[in-house]
Amino acid sequence: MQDAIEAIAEPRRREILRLVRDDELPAGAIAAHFGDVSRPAISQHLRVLREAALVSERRDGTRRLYRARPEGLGDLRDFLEQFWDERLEALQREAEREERKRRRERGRRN
Amino acid sequence: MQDAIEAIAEPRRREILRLVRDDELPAGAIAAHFGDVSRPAISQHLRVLREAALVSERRDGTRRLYRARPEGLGDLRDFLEQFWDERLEALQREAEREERKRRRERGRRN
DNA sequence: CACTTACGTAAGAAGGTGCTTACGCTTTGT
DNA sequence: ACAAAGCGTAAGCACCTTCTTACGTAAGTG
Repeated sequence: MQDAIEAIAEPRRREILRLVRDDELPAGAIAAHFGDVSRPAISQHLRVLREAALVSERRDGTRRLYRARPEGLGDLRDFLEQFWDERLEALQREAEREERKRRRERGRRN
Repeated sequence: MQDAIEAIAEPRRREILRLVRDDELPAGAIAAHFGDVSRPAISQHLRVLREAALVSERRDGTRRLYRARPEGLGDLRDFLEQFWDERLEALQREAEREERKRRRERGRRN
């Protein structure tokens, strides 16, 4: 999971993921979408994404076709889901504790 | 969202988030959980988490109490959710295209 | 008012990241 | 066989992170 998080922490890599989410694209086409950065730079980003298992690579002649592999984000997604849910449950338990406390105090007054 | 991703990209900060997910803890208690790192280092991590709105800070005398704020992860969670879902839909559309293609070819043979 | 507690902040060192330019490799046309 | 297309890789540079040590600060304590 560490690799996946570090991979998507970089904005350009998230943008690449969006590009190859619905379409399989060759490295050159991906690089062409970034006007402010060189092709080798994109090549390096693609390597990071590939090593994090966030994209698949397929060779077709001299070209290399990339495509998003969302399963690679599964662990991170689960981590967030769990964190989110369990924290809300904790808030819920707290609210109930508070509620009982209020009831007790009211009872003492009566 | 960028701040949130960068914040949780660091393993120690994810660990801190787990520590203060269910309990409100003072900075010192958090630092004490990390035997291999100094207290100021944890203080710096707490600042990153606070600026990313992933923890809340409350002062109590000389102490500062921290607690996870899961709402700060909402955008990232949504991003992953959307990415995941739309990619699966794309796979679904592709499978259907393939299915129609197979049907056409079978029809031509008959 | 000193002293202690519980912190944050500053400065600097060490290592990592992302970029560019230059080069190498593999496949495909001629 | 030779050239071109389409990439990845290497080296070096600028910048950013994370850590440590040293110091500063606000709130309780005698």
